[in-house]
Amino acid sequence: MKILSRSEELVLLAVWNLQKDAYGVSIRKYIIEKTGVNWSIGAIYVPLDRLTKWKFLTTVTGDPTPERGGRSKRYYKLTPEGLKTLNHLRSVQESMWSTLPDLGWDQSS
Amino acid sequence: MKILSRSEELVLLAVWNLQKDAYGVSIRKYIIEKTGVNWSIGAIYVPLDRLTKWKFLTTVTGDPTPERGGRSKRYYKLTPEGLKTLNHLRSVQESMWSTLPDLGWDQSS
DNA sequence: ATATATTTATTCTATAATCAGAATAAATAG
DNA sequence: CTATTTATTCTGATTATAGAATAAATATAT
Repeated sequence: MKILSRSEELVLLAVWNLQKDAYGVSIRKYIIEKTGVNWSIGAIYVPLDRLTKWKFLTTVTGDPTPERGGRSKRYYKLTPEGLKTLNHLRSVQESMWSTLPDLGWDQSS
Repeated sequence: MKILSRSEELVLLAVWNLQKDAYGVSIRKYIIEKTGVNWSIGAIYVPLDRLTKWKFLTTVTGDPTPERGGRSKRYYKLTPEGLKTLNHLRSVQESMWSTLPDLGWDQSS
């Protein structure tokens, strides 16, 4: 079974967590906030396309909204396959991470 | 702070878990076993070099061993920086994974 | 003994995949 | 009708991957 790349993992988790509001811009914003790292536009849309091609995501085009710049958005939703693949990744990660000593706090600077 | 790529994450975790026996071939074997996926030689050695360049790993060359093909190996060890970066990744992952429903078992086929 | 084969290990390189950000599109506001 | 805002698509440059080539050791055959 496929081991997701980092960007694929982050995109699927963002789609899951954003629920009904998951589209390109909101997904990117969510990932930047959660990771504290700037991800380029391409780093989000390219994996979105790939995950859709693989049937880990489905997509529907929303209606335009009556606000400045409110062009229609492409919304994404996880498929059962996508959820299954995420859970598989989790089980692999858990088996590899279990022996790492927890430093107890995040020492990022 | 850097978010590790998948191959970088797997390599660092393998080095941690293999302890004194962490060198190219054993690292690759460990990752293939744990993930159930074939990783090419390049997919291991390239991130090893990069992680060493970034000072997340240190390396020493061992002595040849008296067995067929027993040429000397390059052993790797995690630095405090490497461990810190791994723990940072863990904290980011935990905050994103916490809301995912656990399917309860790994359904990989 | 020494040349050839075999095994383990790493380095190298062409191809494939990913990323960064410019370009384009589609909406409303002025 | 021009400017501004939000959103997505596109493309050159960078990075990562697959696996061939090379290196360094011991084993084996003549």
